[in-house]
Amino acid sequence: MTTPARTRLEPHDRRAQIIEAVRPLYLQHPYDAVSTAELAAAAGVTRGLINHYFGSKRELFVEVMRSTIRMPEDELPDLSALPLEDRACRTMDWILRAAETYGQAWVSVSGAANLHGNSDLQEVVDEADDHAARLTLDALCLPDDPHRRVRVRTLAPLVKAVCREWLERGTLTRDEALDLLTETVLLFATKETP
Amino acid sequence: MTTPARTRLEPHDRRAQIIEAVRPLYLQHPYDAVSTAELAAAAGVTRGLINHYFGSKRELFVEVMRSTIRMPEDELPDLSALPLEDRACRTMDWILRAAETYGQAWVSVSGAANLHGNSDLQEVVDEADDHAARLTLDALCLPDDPHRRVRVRTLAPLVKAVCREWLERGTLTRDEALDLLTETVLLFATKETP
DNA sequence: CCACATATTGACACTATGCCAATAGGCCGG
DNA sequence: CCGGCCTATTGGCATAGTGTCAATATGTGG
Repeated sequence: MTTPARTRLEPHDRRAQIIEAVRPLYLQHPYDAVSTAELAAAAGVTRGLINHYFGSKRELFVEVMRSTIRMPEDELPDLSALPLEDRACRTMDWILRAAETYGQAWVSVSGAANLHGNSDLQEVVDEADDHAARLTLDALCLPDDPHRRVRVRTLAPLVKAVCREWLERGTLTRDEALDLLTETVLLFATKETP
Repeated sequence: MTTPARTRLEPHDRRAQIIEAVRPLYLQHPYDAVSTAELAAAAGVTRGLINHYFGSKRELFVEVMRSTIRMPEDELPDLSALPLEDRACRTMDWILRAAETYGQAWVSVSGAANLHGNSDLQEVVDEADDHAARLTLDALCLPDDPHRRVRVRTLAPLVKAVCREWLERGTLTRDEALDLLTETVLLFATKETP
Protein backbone atom coordinates (compact mmCIF):
# COMPACT_ATOMS: atom_id res chain seq x y z
CA MET A 1 0.00 0.00 0.00
CA THR A 2 1.14 3.51 -0.75
CA THR A 3 2.58 5.15 2.32
CA PRO A 4 0.38 8.14 2.93
CA ALA A 5 3.31 10.50 2.64
CA ARG A 6 1.36 13.57 1.72
CA THR A 7 1.77 14.41 -1.93
CA ARG A 8 0.93 17.53 -3.79
CA LEU A 9 -1.51 17.21 -6.69
CA GLU A 10 -2.81 19.47 -9.39
CA PRO A 11 -6.11 20.98 -8.26
CA HIS A 12 -8.00 19.25 -11.05
CA ASP A 13 -6.53 15.87 -10.23
CA ARG A 14 -7.12 16.27 -6.52
CA ARG A 15 -10.76 17.11 -7.09
CA ALA A 16 -11.20 14.03 -9.24
CA GLN A 17 -9.36 11.82 -6.78
CA ILE A 18 -11.48 12.97 -3.87
CA ILE A 19 -14.70 12.40 -5.79
CA GLU A 20 -13.68 8.89 -6.74
CA ALA A 21 -12.48 8.03 -3.27
CA VAL A 22 -15.69 9.24 -1.70
CA ARG A 23 -18.18 7.72 -4.11
CA PRO A 24 -18.40 4.28 -2.47
CA LEU A 25 -19.27 5.88 0.85
CA TYR A 26 -22.28 7.64 -0.62
CA LEU A 27 -23.31 4.48 -2.41
CA GLN A 28 -23.83 2.80 0.93
CA HIS A 29 -24.85 5.53 3.31
CA PRO A 30 -27.22 8.48 3.03
CA TYR A 31 -25.88 12.00 2.93
CA ASP A 32 -26.01 12.91 6.58
CA ALA A 33 -24.87 9.52 7.82
CA VAL A 34 -21.31 10.20 6.74
CA SER A 35 -19.20 12.95 8.22
CA THR A 36 -16.58 15.09 6.54
CA ALA A 37 -14.03 13.35 8.74
CA GLU A 38 -14.91 10.00 7.16
CA LEU A 39 -14.93 11.53 3.70
CA ALA A 40 -11.52 13.04 4.25
CA ALA A 41 -10.15 9.80 5.68
CA ALA A 42 -11.41 7.84 2.69
CA ALA A 43 -9.70 10.28 0.35
CA GLY A 44 -6.50 10.31 2.38
CA VAL A 45 -6.62 14.06 2.94
CA THR A 46 -7.62 16.46 5.67
CA ARG A 47 -11.07 17.86 6.29
CA GLY A 48 -9.82 21.29 5.44
CA LEU A 49 -8.99 20.28 1.92
CA ILE A 50 -12.51 19.17 1.19
CA ASN A 51 -13.83 22.56 2.13
CA HIS A 52 -11.05 24.15 0.14
CA TYR A 53 -11.99 22.38 -3.09
CA PHE A 54 -15.74 21.99 -2.77
CA GLY A 55 -16.71 24.76 -0.42
CA SER A 56 -18.96 22.58 1.63
CA LYS A 57 -19.68 18.96 2.32
CA ARG A 58 -22.98 19.34 0.52
CA GLU A 59 -21.36 20.54 -2.69
CA LEU A 60 -19.05 17.57 -2.73
CA PHE A 61 -22.04 15.31 -2.34
CA VAL A 62 -23.82 16.97 -5.23
CA GLU A 63 -20.73 16.63 -7.36
CA VAL A 64 -20.50 12.93 -6.61
CA MET A 65 -24.13 12.49 -7.50
CA ARG A 66 -23.76 14.35 -10.76
CA SER A 67 -21.23 11.89 -12.08
CA THR A 68 -22.89 8.85 -10.55
CA ILE A 69 -26.46 9.08 -11.81
CA ARG A 70 -25.69 9.75 -15.43
CA MET A 71 -26.98 7.04 -17.72
CA PRO A 72 -24.02 5.61 -19.67
CA GLU A 73 -24.34 5.99 -23.43
CA ASP A 74 -22.25 3.12 -24.58
CA GLU A 75 -23.73 -0.26 -25.43
CA LEU A 76 -26.67 1.61 -26.84
CA PRO A 77 -27.47 -0.60 -29.86
CA ASP A 78 -28.14 0.66 -33.35
CA LEU A 79 -31.80 0.03 -34.03
CA SER A 80 -32.29 2.13 -37.13
CA ALA A 81 -33.23 -0.87 -39.27
CA LEU A 82 -36.16 -2.00 -37.11
CA PRO A 83 -39.78 -0.86 -37.08
CA LEU A 84 -40.69 1.67 -34.44
CA GLU A 85 -42.43 -0.79 -32.10
CA ASP A 86 -39.34 -2.96 -31.95
CA ARG A 87 -37.08 0.02 -31.43
CA ALA A 88 -39.18 1.04 -28.47
CA CYS A 89 -39.10 -2.43 -26.97
CA ARG A 90 -35.36 -2.79 -27.47
CA THR A 91 -34.66 0.63 -26.03
CA MET A 92 -36.59 -0.08 -22.87
CA ASP A 93 -34.90 -3.44 -22.67
CA TRP A 94 -31.58 -1.63 -22.84
CA ILE A 95 -32.57 0.48 -19.86
CA LEU A 96 -33.80 -2.49 -17.86
CA ARG A 97 -30.61 -4.36 -18.57
CA ALA A 98 -28.56 -1.44 -17.35
CA ALA A 99 -30.69 -1.39 -14.20
CA GLU A 100 -30.29 -5.06 -13.41
CA THR A 101 -26.71 -5.63 -14.51
CA TYR A 102 -24.93 -2.61 -13.22
CA GLY A 103 -27.57 -1.61 -10.72
CA GLN A 104 -27.30 1.61 -12.64
CA ALA A 105 -27.63 4.41 -10.16
CA TRP A 106 -29.85 6.50 -12.39
CA VAL A 107 -32.85 4.34 -11.66
CA SER A 108 -32.41 4.51 -7.92
CA VAL A 109 -32.33 8.25 -7.53
CA SER A 110 -35.54 10.20 -7.77
CA GLY A 111 -35.95 13.87 -7.19
CA ALA A 112 -35.19 15.43 -3.88
CA ALA A 113 -37.70 14.90 -1.15
CA ASN A 114 -38.18 18.44 -0.02
CA LEU A 115 -41.46 20.23 -0.08
CA HIS A 116 -40.04 23.57 -1.07
CA GLY A 117 -39.47 23.16 -4.78
CA ASN A 118 -35.83 24.08 -5.15
CA SER A 119 -33.29 21.54 -4.14
CA ASP A 120 -29.69 21.51 -5.17
CA LEU A 121 -30.09 17.84 -5.97
CA GLN A 122 -33.22 18.36 -7.97
CA GLU A 123 -31.37 20.16 -10.71
CA VAL A 124 -28.75 17.42 -10.90
CA VAL A 125 -31.43 14.76 -11.15
CA ASP A 126 -33.26 16.83 -13.73
CA GLU A 127 -30.17 17.06 -15.87
CA ALA A 128 -29.65 13.31 -15.67
CA ASP A 129 -33.27 12.67 -16.62
CA ASP A 130 -33.02 15.05 -19.54
CA HIS A 131 -29.88 13.29 -20.66
CA ALA A 132 -31.64 9.93 -20.49
CA ALA A 133 -34.47 11.38 -22.57
CA ARG A 134 -32.02 12.46 -25.26
CA LEU A 135 -30.49 8.98 -25.35
CA THR A 136 -33.92 7.42 -25.59
CA LEU A 137 -35.01 9.58 -28.48
CA ASP A 138 -31.74 8.87 -30.18
CA ALA A 139 -32.21 5.12 -29.83
CA LEU A 140 -35.76 5.43 -31.09
CA CYS A 141 -34.48 7.29 -34.14
CA LEU A 142 -36.98 10.05 -33.52
CA PRO A 143 -36.25 13.74 -33.96
CA ASP A 144 -35.72 15.47 -30.69
CA ASP A 145 -37.84 18.61 -30.81
CA PRO A 146 -38.54 20.40 -27.53
CA HIS A 147 -42.10 19.16 -27.06
CA ARG A 148 -41.19 15.55 -27.57
CA ARG A 149 -38.23 15.84 -25.24
CA VAL A 150 -40.41 17.22 -22.47
CA ARG A 151 -42.83 14.33 -22.76
CA VAL A 152 -40.13 11.67 -22.81
CA ARG A 153 -38.39 13.38 -19.94
CA THR A 154 -41.40 12.97 -17.71
CA LEU A 155 -41.05 9.23 -18.20
CA ALA A 156 -37.83 9.11 -16.23
CA PRO A 157 -39.53 8.92 -12.83
CA LEU A 158 -41.92 6.31 -14.19
CA VAL A 159 -39.06 4.15 -15.36
CA LYS A 160 -37.49 4.36 -11.94
CA ALA A 161 -40.72 3.49 -10.17
CA VAL A 162 -41.30 0.48 -12.42
CA CYS A 163 -37.75 -0.72 -11.88
CA ARG A 164 -38.20 -0.40 -8.18
CA GLU A 165 -41.34 -2.54 -8.21
CA TRP A 166 -39.53 -5.07 -10.32
CA LEU A 167 -36.11 -5.23 -8.68
CA GLU A 168 -36.67 -4.29 -5.07
CA ARG A 169 -40.20 -5.40 -4.36
CA GLY A 170 -40.64 -8.20 -6.84
CA THR A 171 -44.20 -7.09 -7.54
CA LEU A 172 -43.65 -6.94 -11.28
CA THR A 173 -41.90 -9.42 -13.53
CA ARG A 174 -39.30 -8.20 -15.93
CA ASP A 175 -41.64 -8.86 -18.83
CA GLU A 176 -44.44 -6.89 -17.26
CA ALA A 177 -42.10 -4.00 -16.61
CA LEU A 178 -40.79 -4.10 -20.15
CA ASP A 179 -44.29 -4.23 -21.58
CA LEU A 180 -45.58 -1.29 -19.55
CA LEU A 181 -42.61 0.90 -20.37
CA THR A 182 -42.62 0.01 -24.05
CA GLU A 183 -46.25 0.92 -24.51
CA THR A 184 -45.86 4.12 -22.56
CA VAL A 185 -42.79 5.35 -24.34
CA LEU A 186 -44.51 4.69 -27.65
CA LEU A 187 -47.50 6.66 -26.47
CA PHE A 188 -45.43 9.59 -25.25
CA ALA A 189 -42.88 9.74 -28.04
CA THR A 190 -45.25 9.51 -30.98
CA LYS A 191 -47.91 12.03 -30.01
CA GLU A 192 -47.94 14.65 -32.73
CA THR A 193 -46.35 17.82 -31.48
CA PRO A 194 -48.34 21.02 -32.03
CA MET B 1 -51.88 37.76 21.80
CA THR B 2 -51.73 34.90 24.23
CA THR B 3 -49.03 35.50 26.75
CA PRO B 4 -46.69 32.57 26.33
CA ALA B 5 -47.25 31.51 29.92
CA ARG B 6 -46.20 27.94 29.52
CA THR B 7 -49.15 25.64 29.57
CA ARG B 8 -49.28 21.93 30.10
CA LEU B 9 -50.86 19.85 27.36
CA GLU B 10 -51.85 16.25 26.89
CA PRO B 11 -49.04 14.43 25.10
CA HIS B 12 -51.26 13.72 22.11
CA ASP B 13 -52.34 17.34 21.80
CA ARG B 14 -48.82 18.63 22.21
CA ARG B 15 -47.54 16.37 19.47
CA ALA B 16 -50.26 17.59 17.14
CA GLN B 17 -49.69 21.21 18.04
CA ILE B 18 -45.97 20.99 17.38
CA ILE B 19 -46.51 19.32 14.03
CA GLU B 20 -48.97 22.00 12.95
CA ALA B 21 -46.79 24.83 14.19
CA VAL B 22 -43.76 23.49 12.38
CA ARG B 23 -45.36 22.60 9.07
CA PRO B 24 -45.08 26.06 7.44
CA LEU B 25 -41.36 26.12 8.15
CA TYR B 26 -40.80 22.92 6.21
CA LEU B 27 -43.02 24.17 3.43
CA GLN B 28 -40.57 26.96 2.78
CA HIS B 29 -37.18 25.59 3.74
CA PRO B 30 -35.46 22.28 3.15
CA TYR B 31 -34.85 19.92 6.03
CA ASP B 32 -31.38 20.95 7.06
CA ALA B 33 -31.94 24.66 6.58
CA VAL B 34 -34.05 24.87 9.70
CA SER B 35 -32.66 24.20 13.15
CA THR B 36 -34.38 22.62 16.10
CA ALA B 37 -34.12 25.98 17.80
CA GLU B 38 -36.29 27.54 15.08
CA LEU B 39 -38.68 24.63 15.17
CA ALA B 40 -39.05 24.93 18.92
CA ALA B 41 -39.51 28.68 18.71
CA ALA B 42 -42.23 28.31 16.10
CA ALA B 43 -44.05 25.84 18.32
CA GLY B 44 -43.59 27.97 21.41
CA VAL B 45 -41.76 25.24 23.29
CA THR B 46 -38.21 24.34 24.17
CA ARG B 47 -35.80 22.30 22.13
CA GLY B 48 -35.81 19.61 24.73
CA LEU B 49 -39.50 18.96 24.24
CA ILE B 50 -39.08 18.20 20.59
CA ASN B 51 -36.58 15.50 21.38
CA HIS B 52 -38.84 14.28 24.13
CA TYR B 53 -41.81 13.74 21.83
CA PHE B 54 -40.19 12.86 18.55
CA GLY B 55 -36.85 11.47 19.57
CA SER B 56 -34.96 13.40 16.96
CA LYS B 57 -35.34 16.34 14.65
CA ARG B 58 -35.44 13.96 11.74
CA GLU B 59 -38.39 12.02 13.09
CA LEU B 60 -40.37 15.18 13.56
CA PHE B 61 -39.65 16.08 9.95
CA VAL B 62 -40.82 12.70 8.75
CA GLU B 63 -43.98 13.02 10.79
CA VAL B 64 -44.72 16.41 9.27
CA MET B 65 -44.20 15.00 5.82
CA ARG B 66 -46.47 12.06 6.45
CA SER B 67 -49.44 14.27 7.14
CA THR B 68 -48.56 16.82 4.49
CA ILE B 69 -48.17 14.74 1.38
CA ARG B 70 -51.32 12.71 1.72
CA MET B 71 -53.74 13.27 -1.12
CA PRO B 72 -57.05 14.50 0.34
CA GLU B 73 -59.98 12.24 -0.41
CA ASP B 74 -62.81 14.68 -0.26
CA GLU B 75 -64.16 16.41 -3.33
CA LEU B 76 -63.57 13.20 -5.17
CA PRO B 77 -66.61 13.17 -7.48
CA ASP B 78 -68.86 10.20 -8.05
CA LEU B 79 -68.25 9.06 -11.59
CA SER B 80 -69.93 5.68 -11.53
CA ALA B 81 -72.46 6.67 -14.20
CA LEU B 82 -69.90 7.59 -16.84
CA PRO B 83 -68.08 5.40 -19.35
CA LEU B 84 -64.56 4.38 -18.40
CA GLU B 85 -62.78 6.85 -20.66
CA ASP B 86 -64.62 9.74 -19.09
CA ARG B 87 -64.00 8.45 -15.61
CA ALA B 88 -60.29 8.37 -16.35
CA CYS B 89 -60.27 11.88 -17.72
CA ARG B 90 -62.28 13.25 -14.81
CA THR B 91 -60.13 11.50 -12.28
CA MET B 92 -56.93 12.93 -13.69
CA ASP B 93 -58.62 16.30 -13.88
CA TRP B 94 -59.40 15.97 -10.21
CA ILE B 95 -55.74 15.42 -9.46
CA LEU B 96 -54.60 18.32 -11.62
CA ARG B 97 -57.13 20.58 -9.96
CA ALA B 98 -55.83 19.61 -6.56
CA ALA B 99 -52.33 20.37 -7.76
CA GLU B 100 -53.11 23.82 -9.12
CA THR B 101 -55.64 25.00 -6.55
CA TYR B 102 -54.14 23.88 -3.30
CA GLY B 103 -50.64 23.38 -4.62
CA GLN B 104 -51.20 19.96 -3.15
CA ALA B 105 -47.96 18.87 -1.61
CA TRP B 106 -48.27 15.32 -2.85
CA VAL B 107 -47.24 16.31 -6.34
CA SER B 108 -44.18 18.20 -5.20
CA VAL B 109 -42.54 15.46 -3.21
CA SER B 110 -40.81 12.67 -5.02
CA GLY B 111 -38.85 9.89 -3.47
CA ALA B 112 -35.79 10.52 -1.44
CA ALA B 113 -32.66 11.36 -3.35
CA ASN B 114 -30.30 8.85 -1.88
CA LEU B 115 -28.40 6.27 -3.79
CA HIS B 116 -28.63 3.65 -1.10
CA GLY B 117 -32.18 2.40 -1.44
CA ASN B 118 -33.54 2.80 2.06
CA SER B 119 -34.56 6.23 3.17
CA ASP B 120 -36.87 7.01 6.03
CA LEU B 121 -38.67 9.38 3.74
CA GLN B 122 -38.98 6.87 0.98
CA GLU B 123 -41.40 4.75 2.92
CA VAL B 124 -43.55 7.76 3.76
CA VAL B 125 -43.66 8.80 0.13
CA ASP B 126 -44.42 5.23 -0.86
CA GLU B 127 -47.36 5.08 1.48
CA ALA B 128 -48.72 8.34 0.12
CA ASP B 129 -48.35 7.08 -3.45
CA ASP B 130 -50.09 3.86 -2.60
CA HIS B 131 -52.90 5.82 -1.00
CA ALA B 132 -53.24 7.94 -4.12
CA ALA B 133 -53.41 4.76 -6.18
CA ARG B 134 -56.27 3.45 -4.05
CA LEU B 135 -58.16 6.69 -4.48
CA THR B 136 -57.59 6.60 -8.22
CA LEU B 137 -58.88 3.06 -8.60
CA ASP B 138 -61.85 3.97 -6.48
CA ALA B 139 -62.68 6.94 -8.66
CA LEU B 140 -62.27 4.80 -11.76
CA CYS B 141 -64.72 2.27 -10.28
CA LEU B 142 -62.23 -0.49 -10.95
CA PRO B 143 -61.57 -3.38 -8.60
CA ASP B 144 -58.39 -2.94 -6.66
CA ASP B 145 -56.55 -6.25 -6.93
CA PRO B 146 -52.83 -6.28 -6.06
CA HIS B 147 -51.50 -6.34 -9.62
CA ARG B 148 -53.59 -3.43 -10.70
CA ARG B 149 -52.64 -1.46 -7.63
CA VAL B 150 -48.95 -1.94 -8.32
CA ARG B 151 -49.27 -0.67 -11.85
CA VAL B 152 -51.30 2.37 -10.89
CA ARG B 153 -48.94 3.09 -8.03
CA THR B 154 -46.02 3.43 -10.40
CA LEU B 155 -47.91 6.27 -12.03
CA ALA B 156 -47.52 8.49 -9.01
CA PRO B 157 -44.04 9.73 -9.93
CA LEU B 158 -45.18 10.26 -13.49
CA VAL B 159 -48.08 12.41 -12.34
CA LYS B 160 -45.70 14.49 -10.29
CA ALA B 161 -43.25 14.91 -13.14
CA VAL B 162 -45.99 15.97 -15.53
CA CYS B 163 -47.35 18.46 -13.00
CA ARG B 164 -43.91 19.90 -12.57
CA GLU B 165 -43.49 20.43 -16.29
CA TRP B 166 -46.89 22.06 -16.40
CA LEU B 167 -46.89 24.20 -13.25
CA GLU B 168 -43.27 25.04 -12.62
CA ARG B 169 -41.68 25.04 -16.03
CA GLY B 170 -44.61 25.86 -18.25
CA THR B 171 -43.44 23.36 -20.85
CA LEU B 172 -46.77 21.59 -21.00
CA THR B 173 -50.25 23.08 -21.13
CA ARG B 174 -52.88 21.84 -18.75
CA ASP B 175 -54.66 20.10 -21.62
CA GLU B 176 -51.53 18.30 -22.72
CA ALA B 177 -50.86 17.17 -19.19
CA LEU B 178 -54.42 15.97 -18.76
CA ASP B 179 -54.31 14.12 -22.06
CA LEU B 180 -51.03 12.34 -21.33
CA LEU B 181 -52.11 11.25 -17.87
CA THR B 182 -55.55 10.13 -18.99
CA GLU B 183 -54.23 7.88 -21.70
CA THR B 184 -51.57 6.45 -19.45
CA VAL B 185 -53.84 5.69 -16.54
CA LEU B 186 -56.21 3.96 -18.93
CA LEU B 187 -53.35 1.91 -20.28
CA PHE B 188 -52.08 0.94 -16.85
CA ALA B 189 -55.38 0.35 -15.12
CA THR B 190 -57.05 -1.76 -17.77
CA LYS B 191 -54.29 -4.21 -18.62
CA GLU B 192 -55.66 -7.64 -17.83
CA THR B 193 -54.06 -8.96 -14.72
CA PRO B 194 -52.62 -12.48 -14.93
C1' DC C 1 20.60 24.77 -5.34
C1' DC C 2 17.70 28.25 -3.62
C1' DA C 3 13.46 30.72 -3.54
C1' DC C 4 8.89 31.31 -4.73
C1' DA C 5 4.08 29.90 -5.68
C1' DT C 6 0.64 27.29 -3.82
C1' DA C 7 -1.25 22.75 -2.33
C1' DT C 8 -2.06 21.06 2.15
C1' DT C 9 -2.37 20.98 6.93
C1' DG C 10 -3.85 21.66 11.97
C1' DA C 11 -6.04 24.22 15.27
C1' DC C 12 -9.79 27.30 16.49
C1' DA C 13 -14.56 29.07 16.76
C1' DC C 14 -19.16 28.28 16.19
C1' DT C 15 -23.41 25.94 15.59
C1' DA C 16 -26.48 22.33 16.37
C1' DT C 17 -28.15 18.15 18.29
C1' DG C 18 -29.46 14.96 22.05
C1' DC C 19 -29.64 13.95 26.99
C1' DC C 20 -30.89 14.33 31.81
C1' DA C 21 -31.74 15.96 36.31
C1' DA C 22 -34.38 19.65 38.13
C1' DT C 23 -38.69 22.45 37.94
C1' DA C 24 -43.41 23.66 37.88
C1' DG C 25 -48.29 23.03 36.06
C1' DG C 26 -52.71 21.44 37.22
C1' DC C 27 -55.77 17.70 38.56
C1' DC C 28 -57.51 14.92 42.70
C1' DG C 29 -58.33 13.35 47.07
C1' DG C 30 -59.06 15.06 51.58
C1' DC D 1 -60.50 25.17 49.28
C1' DC D 2 -55.90 23.36 49.96
C1' DG D 3 -51.76 20.41 49.83
C1' DG D 4 -49.46 16.72 47.47
C1' DC D 5 -48.52 13.94 43.64
C1' DC D 6 -47.86 12.79 38.74
C1' DT D 7 -45.69 14.16 34.83
C1' DA D 8 -45.28 17.69 31.15
C1' DT D 9 -41.81 20.96 30.50
C1' DT D 10 -37.64 23.29 31.09
C1' DG D 11 -32.55 24.77 31.14
C1' DG D 12 -28.01 23.63 31.08
C1' DC D 13 -24.38 20.23 29.80
C1' DA D 14 -21.69 17.32 26.82
C1' DT D 15 -20.60 16.09 22.42
C1' DA D 16 -20.07 15.95 17.52
C1' DG D 17 -19.70 18.16 13.23
C1' DT D 18 -18.76 21.94 10.00
C1' DG D 19 -16.25 25.87 8.03
C1' DT D 20 -12.35 29.21 8.27
C1' DC D 21 -7.68 30.80 8.34
C1' DA D 22 -2.99 31.52 9.23
C1' DA D 23 0.90 28.55 9.16
C1' DT D 24 3.55 24.79 6.89
C1' DA D 25 5.67 22.04 3.46
C1' DT D 26 6.04 20.51 -1.37
C1' DG D 27 8.22 20.59 -5.74
C1' DT D 28 9.19 23.23 -9.60
C1' DG D 29 11.53 26.89 -12.29
C1' DG D 30 15.13 30.10 -12.57
